[in-house]
Amino acid sequence: MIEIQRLKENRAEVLEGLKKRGINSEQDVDKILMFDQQWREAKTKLQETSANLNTISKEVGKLFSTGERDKAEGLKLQSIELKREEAVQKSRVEELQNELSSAIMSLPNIPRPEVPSGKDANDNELVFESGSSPTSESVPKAHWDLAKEYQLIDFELGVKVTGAGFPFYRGKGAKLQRALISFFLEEASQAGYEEFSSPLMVNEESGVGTGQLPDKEGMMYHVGGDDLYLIPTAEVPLTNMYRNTLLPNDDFSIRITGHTPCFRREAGSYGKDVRGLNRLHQFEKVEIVRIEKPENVESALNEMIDHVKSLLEKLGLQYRILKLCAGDTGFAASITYDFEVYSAGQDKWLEVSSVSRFDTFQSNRLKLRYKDQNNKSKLCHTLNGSALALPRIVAALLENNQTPKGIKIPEALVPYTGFEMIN
RNA sequence: GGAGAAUUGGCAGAGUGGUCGAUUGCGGUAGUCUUGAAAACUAUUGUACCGAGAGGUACCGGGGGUUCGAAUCCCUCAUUCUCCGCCA
Repeated sequence: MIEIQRLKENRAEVLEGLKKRGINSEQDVDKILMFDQQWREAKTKLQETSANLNTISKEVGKLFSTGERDKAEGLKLQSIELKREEAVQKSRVEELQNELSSAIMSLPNIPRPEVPSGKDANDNELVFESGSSPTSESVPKAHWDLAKEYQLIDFELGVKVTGAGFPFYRGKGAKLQRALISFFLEEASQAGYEEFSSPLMVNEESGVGTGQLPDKEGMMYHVGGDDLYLIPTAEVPLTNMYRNTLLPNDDFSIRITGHTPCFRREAGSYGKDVRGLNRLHQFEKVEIVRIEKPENVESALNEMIDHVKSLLEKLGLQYRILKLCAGDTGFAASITYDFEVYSAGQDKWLEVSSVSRFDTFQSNRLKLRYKDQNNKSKLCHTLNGSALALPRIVAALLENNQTPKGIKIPEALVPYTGFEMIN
């Protein structure tokens, strides 16, 4: 949620920023400013009425205790009238408040100045590339064929038991999953992130806090009977631990990590994008989250990017980093870097991580603040990134490391798998 | 799942219809004393919002209600504890 103060003071800059996303919000912004103005006026008026009412009520109490019943009864009538007035004003204030907050909630975050403008994935900017594609005499196979050949993943079984996008991993496939999770968590711990194991369902407030709700495109699974949501990413529980929190000083740098399954409805996906492991309804991911004061955000973001880089390098994967253009940047983010690995069997780049900063967009919704040097409360900044999401890493490992003798496990992973080859 | 009890400021814990945003203790902060520290003493110490300011409004687990007036009465939901039942 954009800070209202920012809208008021820098209307032009905000509009300019949102324009980069390809949306013209002039009318929305002006509506918000108008609602805000009206809300303030209504609120001030209401408070005056309440103050009057409080004064009279106290007076009535005093009169009763001194036995002046007649006077008290008179005042009582007066206050009944005022109370009616107060009720009207109160509902007006609430109405305006709702209008205001739903209008402001519907605005996405403002892209940072360094974010390129553009509409979709075609306008993303390549900022880094590393490694080279594996050379092989034969045509590399796609991971869904390899998974079948080595009995690592059973997609049909998943369809039978649950539905498309819910595969079973078996044997060395399952062990590889477990190894990757341990490897990623261990690396995150080494980098100073505290490990958490979190709930996999969250309540509505948490969904709103990190920006998944009000629901955009049916991203989350909703458990109707208990009104809970299955998490689409560990970002939601990990960040919401700090909802409604006031950190006592400005001496903090909060780093947390956690592994969770992630559940995504992925409504509207189709075709070759969803083949094999490319897009699943349930997948495993290790997430890193940081909560920082504004001065430290820049360096925190760089550290996170370096962390993800090091993971990919240790796994020996060819990868590239894209700075997303404004139009392709998520609703809540102010800048996002996507990491993609090259997958030889499909001759395709697969997104395996997104590292984003949110500035105060999430913390404003979360009411996550800290006390600065002058003892003033200020909004924290939040960041998060995948480190990493498993399925496409598995896809790339299978496709890139295939040999006539089997699939070679990267050296860094062997201590976690306990085997060097899948064959 | 059933029965009972509870939920008050950073913590402990008073307060059962009016002057209570809330007694008190601990803790925190500042000061006095001290070479310094401790102790003692004194003062101060919640959050958010509206207002140019003076000041005001809201908040005693959440929501709703009764009343001129609610921490206090009623309804409802949540959570915690105790007992019973069931169970990985």
